[in-house]
Amino acid sequence: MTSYKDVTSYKIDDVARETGLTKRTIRYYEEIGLMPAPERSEGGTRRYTQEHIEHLRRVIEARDVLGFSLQEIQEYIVYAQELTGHRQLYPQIQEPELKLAKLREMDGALDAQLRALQEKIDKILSMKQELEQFRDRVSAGIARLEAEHDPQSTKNDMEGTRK
Amino acid sequence: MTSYKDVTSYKIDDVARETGLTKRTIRYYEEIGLMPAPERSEGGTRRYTQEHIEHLRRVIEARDVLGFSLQEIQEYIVYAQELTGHRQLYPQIQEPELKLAKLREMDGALDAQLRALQEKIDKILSMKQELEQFRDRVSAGIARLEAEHDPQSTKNDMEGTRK
DNA sequence: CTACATATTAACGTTAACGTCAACGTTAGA
DNA sequence: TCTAACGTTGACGTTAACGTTAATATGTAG
Repeated sequence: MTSYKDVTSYKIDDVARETGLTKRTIRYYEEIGLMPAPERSEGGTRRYTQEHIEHLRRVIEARDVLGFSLQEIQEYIVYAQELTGHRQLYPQIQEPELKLAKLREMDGALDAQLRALQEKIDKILSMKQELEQFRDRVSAGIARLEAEHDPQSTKNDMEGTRK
Repeated sequence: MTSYKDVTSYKIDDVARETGLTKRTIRYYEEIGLMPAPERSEGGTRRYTQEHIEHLRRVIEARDVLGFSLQEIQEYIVYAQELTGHRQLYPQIQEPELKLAKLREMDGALDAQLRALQEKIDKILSMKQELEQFRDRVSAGIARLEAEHDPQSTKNDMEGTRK
């Protein structure tokens, strides 16, 4: 399909700039298995690909947006690797039986993850509604104070309060 | 024992059971100002109210669902206290000018919080959609393998999966 | 080839968010 | 009143998630 392998490689400083992570953090994420280890140059310098960057972006999102611990992301990492292209949908499993079992396992795990995500969304929505109601009360308080203090200046839809 | 007043109080162990936090964590949250300090008995034992429990529940939600650090929750805590009833909407400020300024400040902060929440919701939704697409690919793989392995199965929803 | 910026590993340091233990005081039921 | 269960305050321990420093090797502009 693609004519040749994508040769564009990034040094760790480039990846740091692209992702906003520090070099230390990038190496750390590799160390604990949060990212596939990149190829090395002859001398041992890490050579990252675009896929590594995309992968890291997913990890960062899971960390920041979902608030997952790095341990929790480990369980999610399989899908992140699939999504980024670091793994094949079909691993090197030859027996269809095993392949099928593996896929079913993934399917179940994905369903669980999706339900958890939906639950999270629902909770955030309810928190948001609470905050909105509170903001409305604050707004009402502002409006009342404004009317009290400066009765004639506002675009009038307020009936005159006493005194 | 039972007083005529409806002022039910909880010991720290009760609060721990109600919230799922440990006693250590409850004291710690009070220590760093994440929760209003409760009244004490003559001997010094903490006496919590229902409001403390509700307050803690909000803190837990912010911690778990939003993934906030306890420091970040500190900034959100003002609203949590309002919502739980630990504070008055109008503090003891007498000057209407100051009161108004304070309310406007809260209004602005609330708007910012709400926008941040919406942004978070959007990001989670997009992550969810990605995962859903991936799950669909896995499901398709399962269906194909099942058909290969079990060709006479009565399931027939094979549409144009093949191109 | 030289110089110098950047890379590597190894090791120890740091902060948040609690856990755990000790020594001691309080509460409540028999 | 006694006592076992529960509470209190230090104070030190622990783990995750990196930061920092040092000693050394590698990459590259001139």
